Amino acid sequence: MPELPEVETIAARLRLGSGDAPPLLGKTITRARLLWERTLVTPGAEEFLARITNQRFREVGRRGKFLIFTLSPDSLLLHLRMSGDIWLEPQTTEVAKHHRLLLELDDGWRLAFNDARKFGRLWLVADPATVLKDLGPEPLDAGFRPNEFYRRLHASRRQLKPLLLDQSFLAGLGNIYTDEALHMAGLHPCTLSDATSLAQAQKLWHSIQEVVREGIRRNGASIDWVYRGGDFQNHFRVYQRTGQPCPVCGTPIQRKVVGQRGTHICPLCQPEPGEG
DNA sequence: CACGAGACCTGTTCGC
DNA sequence: TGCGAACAGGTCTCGT
Repeated sequence: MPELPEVETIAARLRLGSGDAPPLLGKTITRARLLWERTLVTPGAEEFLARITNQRFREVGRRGKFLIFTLSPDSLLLHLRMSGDIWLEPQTTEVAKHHRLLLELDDGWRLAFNDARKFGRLWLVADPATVLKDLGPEPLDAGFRPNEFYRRLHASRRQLKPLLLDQSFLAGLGNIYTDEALHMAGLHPCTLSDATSLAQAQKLWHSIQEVVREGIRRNGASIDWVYRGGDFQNHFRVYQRTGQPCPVCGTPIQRKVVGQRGTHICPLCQPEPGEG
């Protein structure tokens, strides 16, 4: 489920509260329950449970696809991977099948991490930078500029799609937003990064900005049974639209595999590189 | 350095 | 209806 816009939406809802749930900020953890140990990267389970108890939520943030809970004095980092989600629920709620971590709070609510596929990962650390140090720039950061993007595209020779998915190149894009951005830019996912012109790189930069902003504005995308609350899935241009018409030219969207990921393109708007 | 295969997991959907 | 294959918003490690 979660790429940058989904994680941003989750962070905002936890921070501010949503529906019946109150804001998370200011609550203190009275008890932690780890239901699937492998979710935890560091420290060990015993130390984790002891150390997180009595810490207070001071901020909820995001970096790339990581959720960052600033506690006192530690930080809890969470990566939702493929099927993770996290929300507040009353402590009286029955523990759902795929809950992996419960953080009981001092006001009767609990923070519940739910993750069917068990790919999600947790870190409790003194310094978030130890986990986040290899991440590339934030797409919406004011310091992320088109010319620098062009320079870095040309610093390696890789297919655009796998490069955009590489979190050390750019933080936050996943399969949906990469396919959407490449389509908007009119670039084939197999185009070699150092073969892009300055104009193409600038167009791709703008497309990334636009797609990510639209995703956030629509509270992310809700697909399948995993994530609910977003609307962006109703506005996909190519993602999971195999056989349906391209919104630009009407040509049926094709699905292929690029870098071992399902990839959706318009064969007319995104011509194969090389022959052109 | 760049790429592909396999691993980690469970659930849903599709084809026969 | 049943059953296996394919597929899923991600990332890591290993071999070439």
